[in-house]
Amino acid sequence: MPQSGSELETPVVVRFAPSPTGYPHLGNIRTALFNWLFARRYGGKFILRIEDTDVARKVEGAVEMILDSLRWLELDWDGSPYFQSERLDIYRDVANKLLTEDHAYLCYCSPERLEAMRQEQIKRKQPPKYDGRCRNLTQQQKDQLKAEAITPVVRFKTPLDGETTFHDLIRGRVSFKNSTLDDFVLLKSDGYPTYHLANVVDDHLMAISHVLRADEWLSSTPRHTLIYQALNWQAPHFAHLPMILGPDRSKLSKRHGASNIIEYREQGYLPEAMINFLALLGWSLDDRTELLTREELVKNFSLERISKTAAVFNRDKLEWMNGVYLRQLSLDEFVRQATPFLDRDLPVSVRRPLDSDYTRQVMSLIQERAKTLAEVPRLAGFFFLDELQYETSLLLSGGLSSKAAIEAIRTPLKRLESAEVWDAKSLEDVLRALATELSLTTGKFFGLLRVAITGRSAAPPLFQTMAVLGKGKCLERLTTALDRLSALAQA
RNA sequence: GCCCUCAUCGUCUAGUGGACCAGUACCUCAGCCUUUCAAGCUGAGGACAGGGAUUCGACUUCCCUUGAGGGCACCA
Repeated sequence: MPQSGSELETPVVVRFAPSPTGYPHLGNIRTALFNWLFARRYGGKFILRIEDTDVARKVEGAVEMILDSLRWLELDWDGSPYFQSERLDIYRDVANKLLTEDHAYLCYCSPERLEAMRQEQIKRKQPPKYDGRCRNLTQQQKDQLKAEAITPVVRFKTPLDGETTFHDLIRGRVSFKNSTLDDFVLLKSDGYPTYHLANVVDDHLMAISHVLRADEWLSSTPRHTLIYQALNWQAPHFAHLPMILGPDRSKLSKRHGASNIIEYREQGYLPEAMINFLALLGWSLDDRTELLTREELVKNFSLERISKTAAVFNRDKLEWMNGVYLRQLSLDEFVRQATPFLDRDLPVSVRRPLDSDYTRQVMSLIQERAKTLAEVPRLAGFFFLDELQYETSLLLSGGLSSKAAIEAIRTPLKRLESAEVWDAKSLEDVLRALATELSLTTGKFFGLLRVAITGRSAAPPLFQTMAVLGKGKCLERLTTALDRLSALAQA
């Protein structure tokens, strides 16, 4: 079996085949990514195919959501997307061919009967499968049912015995006893094909060379293999990717917080970080490389290094990685990326548009401290607000008495009022000297000033912060702090 | 219930019979740096699910048990 690139005997053609039921989740996208990487690695094609054969579950706008997600991550597809709903005739023809060649039959069983049968089987602790009632109908019975005008479905005539074996590029040889399979539906009564039929037909017609899909499809692969065999078609190579599990080790779903990929964009994750992180869920380059660019990924991706074990999604690591990518950005790029988040999340009282020069200075202090873009407004808020919200007691958290604290603010306030230069260096000179003068440790003194200036005890470096904030605002905030302390002392 | 798959630190993983008393990253903790935070640096903690078999030698091969995940629709 060809597993590695250069000596592949057929051109690589892979596809991402989502069904339009909403935004793709992390697992879908990981599948898309691996397909994309594989195609790009071997100079093949990456086809996008929308599997919209379930009319009932179809979600309005979902196709656009899928395209939106792929575009965000720059997983570009080749050609225009296919829509299975536009190819109904093709599937019908194939179903008819199978019917004619006795690989399939018409089934008139009602959904109610099937459901009742299933319940009964489950109750009797038997595996639920179609009992094959319509498989051996006499011509007379067929005619009669036909006369009743019931629209039948087309079922595949699964061999009663023997086994179906296929080779999986990741798992190796996988085998199923045919007796554990049932006569599954190929064509539904609404004329739409089921996944099994449409998938096989399209993979064949589109000359898909490798099917890279999630592990949850492994058990439907024997059905697909059987269809290929019945049609006398060469099946593509299969590679079933390990699942991505939620922290509770179950299949990823809405329950696990953000599952829609686009929510990650809204939470301020960078596409390159997502790509890097997702690539490492089930694949690795070696025993130590964590950070890889898209290009490095393309250059090194291979099926051999895909693991067999399901991976638990680890948000902490994603955050860490996003922080790394955020810090790698040039300041201008960081500002460009962060601005929409500031616009979105800064309090409405903050005047828009933001001053770009000021924002840039602020961002230079924030960039290193943000793990996601969405937390930038929270980290930088005090730079933009007119009035700080904080508990006055926070000023005393360093252990100073209110009297001492008042003194420790009044003195620098006076000293700073006459300051002519207002940059980090001069501020540091002045304030350090003052700490000595007041015989306060720098920790206590600067800590107090930090709260007065920023309203919080953890913030970017004090002098730089003050320099960016500007003299007017700093003096104003020191004055406010003084007032608060005085009020507290009197109370 | 039946079928399939998987099984290394809490998590992502490296490891394809000896170079592994098991390496990396996230996480946690400690220290350094330091005006706080962050970043950075140093260090620590922490795993081969269990039992058989094969072998001079098993994380690595085979079997069983256990555990986990997935599937068993006129959904994909």
